[in-house]
Amino acid sequence: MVEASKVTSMEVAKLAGVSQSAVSRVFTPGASASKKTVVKVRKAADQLGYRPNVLARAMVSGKSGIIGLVVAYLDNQFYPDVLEKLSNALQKKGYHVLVFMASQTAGKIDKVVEEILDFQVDGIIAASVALSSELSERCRKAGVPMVLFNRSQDDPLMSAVTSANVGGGRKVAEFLLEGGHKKIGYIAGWEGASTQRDREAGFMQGLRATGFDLHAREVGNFVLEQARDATLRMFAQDPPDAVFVANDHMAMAVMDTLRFDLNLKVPQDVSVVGYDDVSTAAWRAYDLTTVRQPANRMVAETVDILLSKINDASAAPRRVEIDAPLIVRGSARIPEGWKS
Amino acid sequence: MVEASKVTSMEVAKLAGVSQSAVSRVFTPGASASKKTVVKVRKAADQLGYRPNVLARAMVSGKSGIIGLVVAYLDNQFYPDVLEKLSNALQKKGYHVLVFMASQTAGKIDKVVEEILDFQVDGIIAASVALSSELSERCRKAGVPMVLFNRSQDDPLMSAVTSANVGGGRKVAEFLLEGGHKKIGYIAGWEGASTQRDREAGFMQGLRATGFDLHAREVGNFVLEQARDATLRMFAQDPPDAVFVANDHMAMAVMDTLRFDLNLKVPQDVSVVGYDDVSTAAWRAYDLTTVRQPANRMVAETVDILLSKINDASAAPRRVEIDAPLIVRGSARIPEGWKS
DNA sequence: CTGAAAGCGCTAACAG
DNA sequence: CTGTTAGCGCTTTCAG
Repeated sequence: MVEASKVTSMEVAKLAGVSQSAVSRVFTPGASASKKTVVKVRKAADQLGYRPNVLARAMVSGKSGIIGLVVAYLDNQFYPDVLEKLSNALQKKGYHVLVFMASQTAGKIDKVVEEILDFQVDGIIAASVALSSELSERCRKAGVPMVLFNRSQDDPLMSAVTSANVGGGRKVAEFLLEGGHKKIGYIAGWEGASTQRDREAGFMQGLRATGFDLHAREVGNFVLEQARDATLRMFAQDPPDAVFVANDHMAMAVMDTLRFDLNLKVPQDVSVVGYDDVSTAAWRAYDLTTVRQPANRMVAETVDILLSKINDASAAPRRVEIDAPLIVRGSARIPEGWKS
Repeated sequence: MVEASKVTSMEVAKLAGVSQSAVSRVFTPGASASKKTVVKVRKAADQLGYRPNVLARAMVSGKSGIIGLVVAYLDNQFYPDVLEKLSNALQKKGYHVLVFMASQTAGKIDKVVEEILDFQVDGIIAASVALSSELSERCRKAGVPMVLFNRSQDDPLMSAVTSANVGGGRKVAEFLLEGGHKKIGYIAGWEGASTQRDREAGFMQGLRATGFDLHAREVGNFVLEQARDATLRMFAQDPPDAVFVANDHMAMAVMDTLRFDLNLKVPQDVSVVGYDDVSTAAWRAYDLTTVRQPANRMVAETVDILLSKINDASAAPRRVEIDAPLIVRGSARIPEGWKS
């Protein structure tokens, strides 16, 4: 195999004694070429180490095979996990992921999406970020489908995949109430996030359905240090006997604070419940009771929606909610006779 | 602003009453255009919502602005952290990261790199994977610079950035010996990884320098479950009084196993030391003594090497080792009068 | 400084 | 089935 830097289809054509378009056909999935040509071309291509230039193909075909992924932070284990699964699923379908880190700042995100569009991506996945309506309008105009991951927006034209956050929140309330807890606290995530709002809404519904109300509430913004401060504030006086934390990432910081700053035992003194079921939640140092966001199914749905929209621009937007089961572990008192 | 799907420079040119090349010049960094044209073009472009097509630019200029990143797994927190930092640093320089997940399987990685090359990337960063020498040769021929991240190879032509793994391993040995430990075990990572080999080599050097030898050795392959099994095997009889684990990811599983399966106290019964200093290592449930791989500096070096090679193909390959400090926390007995 | 013209490497009609 | 012919949208000589 004699390699050369950047071999073109033209060179392969010459060596194979065929036209350049014949070479193209051999390398284009749905094209027709006689067995003879295929053999000749393949041989010449191997000899020269030829591989089609994806960018050139993208120019003319209008399909780049690139999916833009906007993601805000990777410190919450849920996201790397999702990124890995997304990338694998997309790779399997012949797509690749171009990553764009975006700070939560609204303006920045719009800039980032513009940049993504510059790459003629075939689609966009926005994980854990919200977009301005002009922006989504712009994508629609540009003919680039987009789906929101783990975030939903009012815009009915925008596809979105989430877990059933409201239902999940409600389950936590029921579980805690059933466990006989009387003073229940909530540590909120960033209030701009739909996940935060929905989880809290469901939780409150569940509480109130039984005539209860929140004993205490603090905001942790999905940030570790802030979760710690929130916990300290919440337990400064009249401490709750249970805390629901808006996500696992914070919940683990809350547990550390409870145990090491406040010398409290979990779950004997306080029950703690999180949300996400990230891999670390199952680690025995935490053994966190939580609501599982089924990352596999969420990813599968996301990819499915995106690809159908790519393959058929007229496909209707879909908003999918994946059922989110409560995973009972040891960080919260388990109600007697709790249904498995 | 009247938007249309995919506005071309030609359309902007018409609206502005200039030639298409004039438009191109206005949007090309190092090009010359009179103030007048710039104003006219900018106005027309804004009006139409025009943005240059990065792919078309890439075709003719040969620079895609894309950096291919190969990464094997994202469950070890070290990598998401690095990915985020890399992406941010590169974004700041006008580049974007195209992610390729690769299984550790050697053959697969070669395939993946071929795919990357298809995108005419400006450079490749291979994190935590090893490449065949033909492959690196191929990249060189293709004129695509590559740098290895957190992995080194014998090939002197290959740039690589690592932490000082040998030195780090030695520090751990000295620390443990100084702490009076007599039976010291080692839980190895995947033996194909240079990090694993170097850390162990340094560790053994340190041990032997004081006339000691390993009390026990098991392999965890950087995998959680295997680390647990390794621990169980190691402690089945004649348990060590200290264990050095090849990375934090496994070390935390080891701690869980020690505490919850074997009912051992850390550090009273066993000292545990890890490597990486991932963010979770500082969580108080683990409070893991470890060797820090300074991700920031490693990323900065990686970007620096890659960009200089992109901007000057004749730049010599560089192999950088970042000093790796021991971070003393509570998971291992601290020697009396330990410096700092 | 500016427009015209020539491609970058490839796919997609179009005749044959 | 095959070669020829147009471009995809842009940058870059090259005259002027």
